[in-house]
Amino acid sequence: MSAREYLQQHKIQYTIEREEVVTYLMENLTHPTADEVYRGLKLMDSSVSRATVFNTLKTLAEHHAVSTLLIEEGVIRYDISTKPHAHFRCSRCGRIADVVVNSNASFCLPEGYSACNISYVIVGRCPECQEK
Amino acid sequence: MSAREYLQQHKIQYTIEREEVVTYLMENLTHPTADEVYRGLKLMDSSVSRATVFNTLKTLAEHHAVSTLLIEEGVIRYDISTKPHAHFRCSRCGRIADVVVNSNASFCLPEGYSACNISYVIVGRCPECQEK
DNA sequence: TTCACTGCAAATCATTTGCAAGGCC
DNA sequence: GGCCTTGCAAATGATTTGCAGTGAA
Repeated sequence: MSAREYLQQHKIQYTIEREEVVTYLMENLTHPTADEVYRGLKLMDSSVSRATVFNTLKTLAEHHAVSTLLIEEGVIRYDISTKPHAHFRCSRCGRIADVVVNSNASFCLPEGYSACNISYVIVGRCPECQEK
Repeated sequence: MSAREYLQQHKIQYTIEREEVVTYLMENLTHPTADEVYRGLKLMDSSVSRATVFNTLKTLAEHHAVSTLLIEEGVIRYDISTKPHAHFRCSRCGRIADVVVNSNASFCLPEGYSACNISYVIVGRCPECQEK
């Protein structure tokens, strides 16, 4: 699906900047921060401003067109992947990887609560950072 | 266990300020932010400074005496509870509740990865915020 | 044309840090 | 006494916002 169609599908008004941001996310499934998206676009000769990237990502998140990952202190990472999956963060190098969830854990939600989203964050060591 | 013993057990040097912070966390299992801890202590006539509360919580986390919850954008919440449990956040009022995990989900960790911590965050609606 | 969106710079907010003074071992 | 911790205030870094100009419908 094109970025343009993606915006349409999520009922978000089209602008060149939004298309650029969505395209970047689609081509870089690396859970980037807003600043990483900004710097990535700059390298590709985009003229978007940093504020617009931040605002655009916030808009996309509000429309559930991207999900926000709270996986690292101090920054918000964004993910345009639609399939539910868990995230792995290496405690040494900070690398973030996708992880397939085999089965859902069952939770004892107290009476009256309802869930709409469950996220899993696994912290550990990636292959390069294993203790010898 | 007293706050003093708790510090000792985690090999953290004792100071009055650290004792106050730990005591606060033990008596307020509400996943407070650093600022909430600071304001709570102020109400109890403590003389700790804001920076010390931030630094103390960071120290406690580094010694694994408290866990940091990345459950809300922009702030770090702290939890002194030792039992593994999931966290629920109401998407409307922001309330955070503990949730019992019945069974662990199984994950397909790619070859070579190792996990040391898994956290679950459930976002949804609490009883007071259910749609009618 | 109209109204939402962008760009810039300034503002904000949580958190961290430098440094001098104080307290624990 | 030596060293670690505190307190204050200033610094930092991510994110947001005000406002005027621009572009999409």
